[in-house]
Formats: sequence, C-alpha cells, structure tokens
Amino acid sequence: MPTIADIAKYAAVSPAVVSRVINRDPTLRVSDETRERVNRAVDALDFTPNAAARALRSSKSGLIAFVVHDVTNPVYGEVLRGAQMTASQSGNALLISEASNSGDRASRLVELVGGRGVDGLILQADGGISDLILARAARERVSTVLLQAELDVPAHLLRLPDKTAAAMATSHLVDLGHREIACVATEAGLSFTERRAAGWRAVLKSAHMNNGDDRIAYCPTSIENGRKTTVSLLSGAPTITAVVCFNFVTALGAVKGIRELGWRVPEDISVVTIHDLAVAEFLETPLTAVRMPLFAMGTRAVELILRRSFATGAESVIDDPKPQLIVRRSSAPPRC
Amino acid sequence: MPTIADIAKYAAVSPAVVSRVINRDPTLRVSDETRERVNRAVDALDFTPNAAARALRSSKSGLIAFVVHDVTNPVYGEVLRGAQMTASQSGNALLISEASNSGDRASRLVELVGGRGVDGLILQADGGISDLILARAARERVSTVLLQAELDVPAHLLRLPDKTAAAMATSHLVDLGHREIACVATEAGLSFTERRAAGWRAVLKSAHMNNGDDRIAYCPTSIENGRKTTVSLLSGAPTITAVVCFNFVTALGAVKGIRELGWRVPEDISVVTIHDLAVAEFLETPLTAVRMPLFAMGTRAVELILRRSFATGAESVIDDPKPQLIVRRSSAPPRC
DNA sequence: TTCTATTGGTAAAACAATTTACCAAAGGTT
DNA sequence: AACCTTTGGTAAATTGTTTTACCAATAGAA
Repeated sequence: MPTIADIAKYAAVSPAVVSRVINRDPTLRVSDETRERVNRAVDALDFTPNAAARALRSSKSGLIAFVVHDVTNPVYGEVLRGAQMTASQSGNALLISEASNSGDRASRLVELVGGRGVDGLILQADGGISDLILARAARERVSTVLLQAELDVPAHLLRLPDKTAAAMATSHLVDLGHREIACVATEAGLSFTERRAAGWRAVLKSAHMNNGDDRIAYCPTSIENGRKTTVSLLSGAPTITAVVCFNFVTALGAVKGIRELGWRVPEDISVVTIHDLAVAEFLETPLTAVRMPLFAMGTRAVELILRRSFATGAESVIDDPKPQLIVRRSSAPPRC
Repeated sequence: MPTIADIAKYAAVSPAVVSRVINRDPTLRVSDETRERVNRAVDALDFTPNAAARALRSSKSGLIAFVVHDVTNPVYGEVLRGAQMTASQSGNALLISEASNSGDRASRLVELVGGRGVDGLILQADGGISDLILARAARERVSTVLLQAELDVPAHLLRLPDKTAAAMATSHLVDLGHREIACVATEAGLSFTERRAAGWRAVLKSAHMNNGDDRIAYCPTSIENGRKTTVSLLSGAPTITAVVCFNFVTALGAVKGIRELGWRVPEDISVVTIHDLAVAEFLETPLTAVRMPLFAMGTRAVELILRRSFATGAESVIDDPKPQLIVRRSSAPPRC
C-alpha cells in the first residue's frame, strides 16, 4: 500500500509532481526527465492512487449508480450493458441498485447520493423513483438521468420512441387485416405506458376501429400478470383477433393465457410485443416484436452524466437506431 | 452539504460525539440527552456523512465488485440478485463490471482493487480472472470470492454441485431408456465444465454405456456455438438419442441445431439442460432442466466478504437448496 | 476527607490524495 | 547590467470523517 509520498521519495520529487504526472495534467509543466523518473517509481512500487483520498479531495467518486426495479428483468440487460461499456471506457464504474422494495435500500441510496458517494444517478421509470432521492441529488448537484419517466424535476429525461413503436406494432396487425386489436399495457400511470397507449389508439382511430377502454388493460410487468390480464381481456370481448403487448415479459404471459383459453397463436389470436430479446425466436411461437434502442439508451445516459450537465427537464428521445419491427410467427392474418 | 462539524456546532458538542452517535458505537458512551440533541441536528440539517472521507479514514468503502463476463447472460441474473440483496441489507452496494475484453477495463478494475476502492471482489469463473487482479487483491487484503473456479489462490472458492447436477440430468435420460447420450459441454478447461463432465461420465459408466470423446464437445456459451456443436456431434454419431447441455443458452442452440437436421425434440432427440430459467416453459419445446442454487450462491458470496475472512483455498459447495430436476417436454423415451 | 473508578466529553492526529500559492533558476530583452 | 518572463518544482493547506489519547466532573469506597 504505497502512497503518493512513497513514490515522491523514490523518485526524489515532491508529492505534487507525482500527482501531476499520474493525472496527466496538460496545463502544468513537468520535464520529460522527471516524468520518466516518476513513472518508473510508480511501476517499481506498483502504485495505485487511493480511491477514497482522491474522491475526498476532488469530490468525484468515478461511480455512477444505476437503479432498476428488478435486476433479473432481461429487458434492462441491454441498457445496462450500454451504460457499463460507456462508463468503463471513461474510467468510471457502475453501481447497481435494486430499488424494488424495502426502505433499507432506499435509505442506502440516499446515503450514496447524499454523501456524494456517486457522481451520477440513472433511474429507471419503474424503479420506484423517490422524491427524497431526486431532491437530494439536485441539492448535491449529482447529475441525474431519468429513463422513461416524465417528471418535472431538475434531471435529464431520456426516453424511447414509445408511441412510434406501439404504432408500428399496431399498424402491422392492421395491415394483416385485423379489425379488433386489444392491448395488454404496462402499469397505468407510467408515462411510457401512456405514450405507447397513444400510439395504439392513434392507429386504431385512423383505421376507424374500436379503441375503447374495454380493449386495453394495464398491469405491472410479470408473466403471471400478463396471463391474467389477457385472459380477462379476451373473455370479455370474444371478437378480438389480435393483442399488442407493451412488454416482452407480459407477452409470454399473454401467449400462455391465450392457450389456456383453447386458442392458438397466431391462427386464432395474433400477438405482437414491444422489446425484442434473443430468446424470442426460440419460443413455442417465435414472437413478432419491435426492437428498441436499449443499448443506445444506456450509453446516452452515461454520456450525459459524464458531461456533468444539469439540464432541467430537457427531454430527449433515443431514436438511433430507430425502432424496428421483427416479424416472426406470432402474427398472421385473422381467421375467416 | 453540511459536514460533521456543522452538526457538532448546531448540537453544541464536538465532532467526535457526532461521529459516535451516527455510527451507533455501543462501546462508547454518550448520554441519552446528548444523543437526542445530535439526532435532532442531523435531521434539521439533513446530514449524510461524506462517503469518501469515511472510506479514507476507515479504509472501508462499503462497495463490493461483481465481475461477470456478460451482463446480459440471464444465468447470472439470479446470482446477481442474491448478491445485491445481501449487500444492500448490510448497507453495502454492488458494483458491476464486465471483464469480457479490453485492457482498459481490466486496468480500471485494478485501480478499484488496488486503490482500495472496493472492500470485496466476486469473480465469475468465465469472467476472465486475471492473475494481476488476484495478486493485487491478496496484497491489499481485499477479500475475494471466486465463483465456479478452482485455482490455488488466497480466496474463497464457491461452487455449485456440478457433478450432481450433470448426473441428475444424465440419469433422467438413462431412466427414460436412452443408451446413447451425447454432451454439449461448456468451455473446456473450466473446472465446472470438468465436474459436470465427470457427472455425465460417471452415470454412463455405471450404466455400461459409451462415454467416449466422440460423445462430448466443448464450446463457449452462446446460442450459435450450441447450435454448431450439436450439429457436428449428431452428424458424427447418428445413433445418439439424447443430449445433455451444460448451459441453458447452449441448450437453445442445441434445439435449433436438432431441428435444422430435420429431427424433432423430444420424439427423435431428447434434450436436458443445466440451469433453469423462467422462460424455459415458454419455449417451443419447454426444456427439462436442473435448477441450480444460483441465488444462494450470490448471497453466500457476499456473506463471506462481509465476514472479511481470507480463507486460502477453502472450497465450499452451495447445496441448499439442492439441485432439482424440472421435467418438461424436451425429454421423452427414445424412439423404438 | 482522600483516593480511586466511572461517565461523558474534547482536542488533535491520522487517512492520502489534489491544489493553491509561492519560489529559484534559467533565458531573453532593452 | 538590470529587468522581465518562463520553466520546473516545492511546501503547505484542504477535503470530512474516525479514532486515539486525554481530561474534568461526579460518584463510591476506604
């Protein structure tokens, strides 16, 4: 555990010079010969600067917290990977926190943010965004990025082209000839749910189709919720021939429910979902899905934080790459 | 950004007392009345101790690094969740690092470990365990847990009941009447691969069956590798009627490959895999799988680190809950 | 009354870096 | 020769907490 002072002694310079060399400060001058000596000392003693001391003095921890609802949800995987790559390329690290429940964790998060334990904060819309944390982050000037949320807070808002994606999914079904298209939405009240619902409604309206409230049902993301919701939706309106799901996981449940009711996919009911995952093509009925730029959302979120900008309420949409419809076997023309 | 000094002033005590109160040090004495005053001050000023200063003085960062090969691999999800829960329950946080490639990242990890940026290190066997990092961790007394590895290093070795699991999968096929059982293994050279292979071989041997090298093939985990490997395995030995896969992801590829060859699962070829994921039952052919105690491995890893123990080479097996065979539709008696 | 323990608290020294302010020497200008 | 500027470096302050060593006051015992 050599310190900067040991290096300084070994290289016969002062600690300040060592600091300049290892931080490659371009404005401050060190002769080539001295720099060389210091570098040799660093190698010889196998020196790594102490993270805590550095963070204390410079008030930069090099850490970014990523808060999700459920780490096992594969949809976050891609976002996480994008964030992770961008972060580590710039010498930062990513801290994962599951905010799903208990107050314990929320308070641990407050400590991290309040104590300047992290430089940035990335919050997923369904990760239980707490006002406490947002307020704290703003006060401490911890730059914050909200994913898929729509709040009036001093943070960057980053979102996906949800309306477009839902419209693409719905249009695909309309093009196939469906006239009764139901919708298994994500949790009500979340802004991305509303945007996707708007996309679904817009397409149905322009095709002069029934888009009443008896055609859409909202539920939190889980296989079981998807199943239950689909069953009650289809039981209530037997003329429905297609379903748009707002999440891959609920789509799995939807297919399960349709089969329980004695129908087949896609012969009796077509299913199209938002979010395309690798397993989609290995399912009993490979799912037609709209691929979203999740990876790009992850990279963009970290970029914003590294830029240390604090745009208040500036909302931007990730649309590169654009959402893309992947047609597989779960969608077909309606029967008869 | 109030400091401990501000609290001290507000509560009319010295900083040392504030420190004792917020750290709830039971051995050191503070009168109830003073404690109350300090707590009021903390609330009034909305104080959170500075993480960096605390880490610097106490040389504990409250951070544990979890290094995996690929964050999108769903098999890690469960391990991660177990680790995450245990960590946050004790006021620690988890840092995710993808060690898959580039030297950049490896060096960032060295900085974290070398600079005492983390208290503990959890390394997945296929996460590219670098000697550099292990040496550094040992020198800095960062307690380290190796998952599914078998190295002679000063770290805890935690592993799954791999031999048992592979034997369970293979026995299931033998019980169904299969006499020619191939094996799509994970990467050669990894210790868990060897253990699983041993389980497969043991069952075949006790059933007096062919367990030669032309029945087993090794490949890194990916859908495509699973597909290719299975195709070449089956093409070379047409009498094979069943396949044991060592990973869920390669199993997806295996099923794909079997279909490409014009065969059906399970009518022509049965497939059993190690690792059970939620999607298993939604696949075209729901996969028979051995469920492993992944969550428990995650919790155990963090517990070991929090205990700050440095057992050298002590290997322990996670066997609670025990591995469990989940029979689905991908396994059936052989044809004729 | 005097002598010890105990209680409740304080002052100041770490911890290991970054950064500001300053300084000596060398080189260039008039 | 006197003066200014640049170069390359140093000493010391700063960051916010924990912890050690110490001290005053009170209580209890002899």
